[in-house]
Order: sequence, then structure tokens, then C-alpha cells
Amino acid sequence: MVRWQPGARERLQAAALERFAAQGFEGTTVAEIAATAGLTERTFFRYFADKREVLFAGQDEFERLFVDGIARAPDADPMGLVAAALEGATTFFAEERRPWSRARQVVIDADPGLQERELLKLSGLAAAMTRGLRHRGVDPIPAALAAESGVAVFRVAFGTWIAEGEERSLIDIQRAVLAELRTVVDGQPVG
Amino acid sequence: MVRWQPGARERLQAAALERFAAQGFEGTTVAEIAATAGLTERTFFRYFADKREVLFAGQDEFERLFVDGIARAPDADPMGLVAAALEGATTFFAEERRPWSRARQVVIDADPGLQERELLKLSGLAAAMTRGLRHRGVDPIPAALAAESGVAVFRVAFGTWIAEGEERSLIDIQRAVLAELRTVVDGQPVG
DNA sequence: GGCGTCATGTCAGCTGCTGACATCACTGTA
DNA sequence: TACAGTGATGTCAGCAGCTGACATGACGCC
Repeated sequence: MVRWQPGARERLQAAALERFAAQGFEGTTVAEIAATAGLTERTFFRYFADKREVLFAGQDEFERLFVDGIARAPDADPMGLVAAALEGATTFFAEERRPWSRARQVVIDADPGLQERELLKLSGLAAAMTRGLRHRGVDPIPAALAAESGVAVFRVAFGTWIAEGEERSLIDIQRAVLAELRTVVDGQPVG
Repeated sequence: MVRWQPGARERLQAAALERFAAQGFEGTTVAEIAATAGLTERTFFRYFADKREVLFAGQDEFERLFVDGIARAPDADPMGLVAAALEGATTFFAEERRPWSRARQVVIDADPGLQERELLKLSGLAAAMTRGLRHRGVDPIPAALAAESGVAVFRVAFGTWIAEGEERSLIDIQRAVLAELRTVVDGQPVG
């Protein structure tokens, strides 16, 4: 007879996603999530810094893929390094992850508080990529622009990847979106 | 003898910025801000949806400048429309606004919660610009990419504008950053 | 002179979140 | 076998953010 069931963290995450999907983020209390997982509110806050974080924990690896991609890419211009990072990060989003990503995104898109957290995480990703580019000798402003552009490509590609009916892999979509970005920015100014 | 002093909203905003600068965002309670402004906590929440919003209210006009810039620009490619929007929006940031923007940004940069709100506002700006571009006949993905790129340019330029010792106008900085973006995305080595 | 309006105040209450301390199965060791 | 230490969890009290319901009172209008 064990005192605690294992996997408390995972149980809390699963319980949270399920409850949020059923009742919305604001309509779910932390005590409720914890009870669903067979734990108490206090324990929830030992695993997650706040109520929103339960949907975002574990993205450190995701960020690391981007940064490693930049560090390991062969010498190239800034956007080439970013392209390498984008390619490397797609391993995080295997096909079997798509349904889960969809469910999670539905919950996030329904709550501004969760959108804020998602944006903060992506902003942190851009900052990390900027540091990686700086480390490869890129000047500050080009580094920031390349990193922000890379994140923009990722966001648009990811949104397409989880769109209903979409079947292409994330890596294929990303390549198409990156090409589209080059075309768009290449346009001549008018006025 | 009047029952209430006028300008409750502005008094609350000024009190909040002053307290946040002095004690930090988390170190300041809403009751404290309200008391500083000669009001009660309940009244604070009648003017601002939450504690963070007191630093962000009134940016509707700012967003409108961008959207109007896109709507009124002469026909051009997507990035040309975005460039027009960027130019139009700089009127919002006149020289006399620079010290205030700096003080406000110091407070925001010191608190992740405030950064989240700022990112949400910028995300809303990108969404509005995307809609404006769609209205001008731009396809969804190019519209999103051009809008996100425009916001990235604005962010980098604004950050430079409020940097210590910087004296160029925002519009000049923005033009330089936009040019830099074209170079970076074009695949030129930088740094 | 009375009456409605409306910005503000008062009060009670929920929820997110935290610090301090208790519990108790499990583990290693004498 | 006894027993102290460890560590995940529970209990409890409390603060701060935020909200709904209702009260107040100066002002303008008829």
C-alpha cells in the first residue's frame, strides 16, 4: 500500500486541461483541479507557480531546441541561422502531438489570461534566440529582428498546423511560411 | 464646494506610476494607489479592469493610428502598407512623451505580469493590422506576417527610442529598423 | 421643492496564492 | 528491530485582487 500515487504533476496537468476544456479557464478553480487529480490546492501550487502555468510547464525543452539549432547551425547569415533553428524545433511537434496541441490551443484561445502567458513564453523564446544570434556574432538590432521574425514564422506556421483539416507536417508549413515572409518583406516601399 | 475632485482616472494613473516606480508593481496594493489618489479601491476597479490595466489604458488611439494608416495608404504591397502605418503612428510619440515613456517602461520591464499585458496589447495591435491588411485584399498569411513584422519593427524601434542617450526621433529610428529588417530577411550577413 | 442621476463609498465574499507547521510512509543504519 | 531522517503531501491562517449588491449625497432638471 503506497502512500501517494505517482505522477502527481502529470495528473494535475491532465486534470487541468480536461476541466478547462469542459468549464473554461476562469470557470475552474484550482481546488477543483487538485481534487480531480486527488490532491489539494496547496500541492498544486508546489508544482506550478500559478494557475496558468499548468498549461505551459515543460516548454523549456522546446526553447532549448531553438537555441541549440542556432548554436549548431553552420555559418550563415542571421536569417539562415534562424531557419536552422526552426527546422530543429519541429521535432518537438510530432504528428501524434497534433490533437493534443489543438485541444490545448482551443483552451488558450478562449482566455486572454492564457494568451498573455503564451505570449510571454514566446517573447522569452525570441529573447533566447536573440542571445544565441548575438553569440554567433550578429549585431543587436539584426539579431532581435531575425529572432522576432523567426518567432512570427513559427506562430503562423503553428497556427496553420493545428487548423482543422490541415495535414501537412509542421516542417513543411514552416518552410512555406518562411518563403512567404521573404516575399512579403522583399516588397518595395510606396508612398 | 464640489463633492468630487475631477480627473479621477488621470489621478489614479499618475498615482499608480509614481507608486510602482517607488515600490515596484507587486509591492504596491490597489488600495494604496487609490488612497494616494484620494479614492477607494472599489473606485479604482470601476476605472480599470485590473491592477495592470492602469498602465495601459488609452492605447486605443495608438492602435487606431496604425489601422487608419493602413486604411488610408495609397495602394502598395503589404509591407508598403505596414510602413505607412508605422509612419502614421509616430505622431503618438512626440518628443515630450519620451521621458514619460521611459519611466513607464522601466516599471514594465521590472515585472513579468506587466510584460504579459504589454505583449497582449501588441498582439492585439498585430491582429488589428492583420484585419486592416485583409481588408485591403491581402491574403491571410502574408497579412499576418506583414503585421507581425511591422509590430516587431515598432518594438525594436521603440526600445531604441527610449534607450538612454538616444536622441533621434522615433520616425527616423523606425525607418532605419525597417531597412535593417529588409536586409536581414533578404539574407545579408550582418555583424 | 421634490426627484432622478451618477460618481463614489461600504461591505461581504470568493479565489489565487503563500508561509508555517504537521503528518507519515519509506529508507538507511546501528 | 528500533529509530531518526527524508520528502511529498496535508492543514491552517491570512493577504491581496476582484466583484456584486446596496447606500450615499451633491448636482441638475422639471
